Order: sequence, then structure tokens, then C-alpha cells
Amino acid sequence: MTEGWERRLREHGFRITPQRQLVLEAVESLRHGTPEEILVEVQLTASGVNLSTIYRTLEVLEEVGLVTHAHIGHGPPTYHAVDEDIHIHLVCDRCGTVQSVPATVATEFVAQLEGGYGFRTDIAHVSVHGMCASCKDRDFESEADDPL
Amino acid sequence: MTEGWERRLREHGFRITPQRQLVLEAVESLRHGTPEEILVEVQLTASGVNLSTIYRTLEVLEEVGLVTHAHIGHGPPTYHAVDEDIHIHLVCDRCGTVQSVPATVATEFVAQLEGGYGFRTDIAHVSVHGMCASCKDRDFESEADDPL
DNA sequence: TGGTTGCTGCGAATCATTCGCAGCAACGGG
DNA sequence: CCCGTTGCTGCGAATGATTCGCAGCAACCA
Repeated sequence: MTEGWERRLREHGFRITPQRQLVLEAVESLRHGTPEEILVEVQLTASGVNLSTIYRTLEVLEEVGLVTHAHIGHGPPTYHAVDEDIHIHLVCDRCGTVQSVPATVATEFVAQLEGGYGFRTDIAHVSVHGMCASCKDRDFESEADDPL
Repeated sequence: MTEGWERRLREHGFRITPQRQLVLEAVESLRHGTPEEILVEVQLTASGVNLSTIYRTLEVLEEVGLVTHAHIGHGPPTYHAVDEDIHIHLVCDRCGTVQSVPATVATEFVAQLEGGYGFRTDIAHVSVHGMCASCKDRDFESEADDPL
């Protein structure tokens, strides 16, 4: 695994527990996971683990920099391991599909926000909403935003 | 006001009601508002209006294109009138402030997503998370992302 | 090995949002 | 201008997600 996860926790004054290891492993193997999904994954190994613990553990793991979360639409947040490739979620508001694209497409955008506003963007935290290619194609007859 | 709001509703088969007018006016005057905040604003004029109605009305107003919503962090969504300048929210995860910047800074980013992935971005729906300029300045001694 | 105290499981509390239902009211027809 | 149809609203309960409080267990330092 991340191999340094134990030290990460210790350095921040947290204890090493099986629950924390399991949650981290679950996040890594799921690649994308809501707290609920992570719970299910964790319970494959340790059925006694509680949802509250998942929430508290994710908070801790995020604080020490082992996982991050992103908001995809209205639902619960999605957690990722930090050692994954950084990517951006494209959420189709029409059909609900989520597509991941490399964060590099936003390099210039991020640079502009930093340069123009001094804002340091955590680009992976963002979900970009809109309409995916297939919905866009399937849609060119209706919905013309009826001009007044 | 938007002046065409009545027709907008009618064209989509909805009725014109005082509640819908009040909610729309509240969104316009607040510029940014959660359902809860909109309720409070509406109740300044009509105290009998219910939160459920706010939710239902916002849904309707959004469907006919009079308002939009954006997700700012974990909390409830924020609603805007569509005739406002389109802007992007920069949310500081450190101090919680939300800064609005013109959507034009994302023009190129949006173009790349459309060109490279066929994805039509609703840029105003996005909230960009990160750290604002002042928090960034105030922060250069601690938190160095301690490398392994 | 033992004590200190952080972590966990559990159930209740909270917050946001949605539903079901009965009564009221918008609006098209006469 | 009045009436009936049916959408809209207020209200309270239901739901879903997340957080809290607390007592017992276990990680970790001496």
C-alpha cells in the first residue's frame, strides 16, 4: 500500500488501528467510493465496523493527507486515495454518468486562478457539471433554451 | 424583474402563484441563497410560506430556466437568478470564504473539455475548492505536505 | 506489564430534503 | 363573471446522510 500511511498517522498524533488500515485499503481498491460504499467494502473483511467509524476515519485520513474527497452532484461525497492519478470528474446532469479526465486539462485554468486571484486550486475536489457528448448529440432537437 | 418570468412558467405548463414570484424575487435580491435563506427572505413578505414550497418552487424555477444552483462545499446548494452575471465560486477550504470570479477565466478550460471530450460544461454549476490568497500567505510555515 | 486516553460501536440526535394528503386557488370555458 | 378541474400549497411525517454522546476496549509510552 501507501507504505507510509502508518507514519503519516503517527506524525499527526493519531493511532494506528485496523479500522483505519481497512478504510484506507477500501478507498484504494474502490478508487471511487462514498462512505456507504466504503463501509460495504470494509465489512467484507471486518463486518463489525460501524458507519460512524467510516466517517470519522475518512476525516482523519483526509486530515493527514492520505485520501481526498470530491463532490459529485447532489449525493454524498466520493473519496479517493491521494496516490492515484489526479483527475477531474465530468458529471453529466442529463444521464448521470461520471467521466474522469486527467487534471492536466485544467493546468491553464488553475494557473489563471492563481495568477489573477491568488487562489490555489485543489482541482481534484471539483466536479464539473454539464452534458456529456452522447446526451448532447441525442438532444439537438428539443430544448432550444426558448428565447423570449 | 425578469419580466418574462410569467410566460416562462406558463410556457412550461406551470401556474403563476405568489409563492413563485416571491421565491424568484428572493433569489434575485439575495444573489446567493440556500433554500433556508430563501425561505427567510420570502417570509419577510409572506410568513406563511413553507420550506417544502421553497424546495418545490426552486425546482420548478430551475426547470423553466429562471434560476440555477451551484454546490458550494458540503452544505446545501446555492441558488442564483439566471439573469445574473455568470460567475464561478472559489471556495476556500481553510477559512470558508467564497469568492466569485467571472466565468470568462474558464473559457479556455471549457473549450478544452468540449473539444477534447465533447463535454458541454455548465461552468457556473462548479465550485472550485482550494485555498484563498490570504490563507495561503498565512500558511507558509506549517503544512509543507511533509514529503516521505 | 499497566495506565492513560484516543478509538470504536451503538443508538439517538440533527440537518437537509422529500412525500403524502387534504384544502385552496389559478385559469380556461361557458 | 362564475364554476369546475386540477395544479399548488401548507403541514407533518418519512427518509437519507451525517454527527454526537457515551461507555468500553485497545494502542502506545514508560
